[in-house]
Amino acid sequence: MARTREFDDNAVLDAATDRFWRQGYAATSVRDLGEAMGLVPASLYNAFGSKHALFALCLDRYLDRNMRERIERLEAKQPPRVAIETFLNEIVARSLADPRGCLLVNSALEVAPHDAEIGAVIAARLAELEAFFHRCVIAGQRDGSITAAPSARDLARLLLTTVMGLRVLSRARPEPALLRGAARQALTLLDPPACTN
Amino acid sequence: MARTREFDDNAVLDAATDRFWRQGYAATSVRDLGEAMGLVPASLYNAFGSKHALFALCLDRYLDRNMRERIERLEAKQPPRVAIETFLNEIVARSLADPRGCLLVNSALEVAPHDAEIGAVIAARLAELEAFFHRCVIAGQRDGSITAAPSARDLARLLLTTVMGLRVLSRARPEPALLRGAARQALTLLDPPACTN
DNA sequence: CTCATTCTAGAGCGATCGTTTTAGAACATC
DNA sequence: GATGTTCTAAAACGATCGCTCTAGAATGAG
Repeated sequence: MARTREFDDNAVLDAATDRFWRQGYAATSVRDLGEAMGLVPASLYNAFGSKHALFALCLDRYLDRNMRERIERLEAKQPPRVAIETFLNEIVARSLADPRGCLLVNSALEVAPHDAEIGAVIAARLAELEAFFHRCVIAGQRDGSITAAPSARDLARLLLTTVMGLRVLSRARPEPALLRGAARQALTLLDPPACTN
Repeated sequence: MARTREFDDNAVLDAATDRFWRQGYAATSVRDLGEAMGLVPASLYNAFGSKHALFALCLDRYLDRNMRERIERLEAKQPPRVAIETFLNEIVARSLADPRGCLLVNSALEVAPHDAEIGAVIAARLAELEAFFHRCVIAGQRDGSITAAPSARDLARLLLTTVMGLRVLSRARPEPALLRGAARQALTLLDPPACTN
């Protein structure tokens, strides 16, 4: 019926995501995106509608491939306490290795407060992450690997907070001792009480 | 020797800080700043040199009047454990009441990664906050109000991380139960062990 | 092949960016 | 009160912003 598209959607969306990730939403221009994607602005608009729509698409793809993938992988194959430990350790390792930080956290501060649509997506994904921690804590309390004393809800809330905090700290102070120390201390929260006195 | 300035430095810097705080560095234009400050762009440049220099000035002022003031006030008049509790509770209350969030955290993600000069300022201030927590933990361990079991360094690192995390979460999910729950759980970290079994 | 449709390329839209220039008003010094 | 410096006001600098338009090339359906 017409001419076929010359580019691969997956490849160009990866390129666009990298730009938003690296530079933020506002600081990434359409020409910048087009150059990285190998597209002229007109093709970009023809294919994705607007800069805003393209960003929403990139953010969704990013979250599916990073956060959601990690949750499903860990929850399927690890006991609950280990799943939490591995999650935090992976966040620390990622934060130290990748100077772009986390697109979700970056966007929570830059975009969410001024964009209700993106803000709702981000809030929902953060709630998903909190729910993952909550399920792990409940299961860990049941199998005895996690202390039963504190509220599972609050424990999950603090774990979520810790992940956010690690992501922020790593942008200004990407120091292994700092991030690893904080994560280590967060994990001791989970320890069942051992009567030492 | 010459004509005297018509505006009050404190007032215009307050206005500029509010704009940067509310909208971020990149999203705040010089015309925007000038309008808020009651200055024409030429006066702004004459007085402060550049948008970047103005931002650096605003950030410094902000940190002195918020973070540093809070640390000094709490450390002078509160026992160490109470100082930490009050600090976290004030952060939660502020986060819930002020939709602008924290200029330090906002800038740590938006500006620090792409601006070595501002990045160094932010890293130094975060280290100051960590040091405050560390001093409180040491003193609290000495007076018995804080558990002696974990490393004081790691405890301080996690408290710093928690503050950062609360500030991020509040921008996308300004829910009292979420922030208060996370802060409450962070504070239980400090409890000396009570043998319950 | 013809034709309608959708693609790409690149110039160009008005608006706004950070910054500077130009012109003139206000003040401290001599 | 003249002088010289520093202020304010407003226009304007080139560059870039998100986005669209105009051409023309490429394709599938009939």
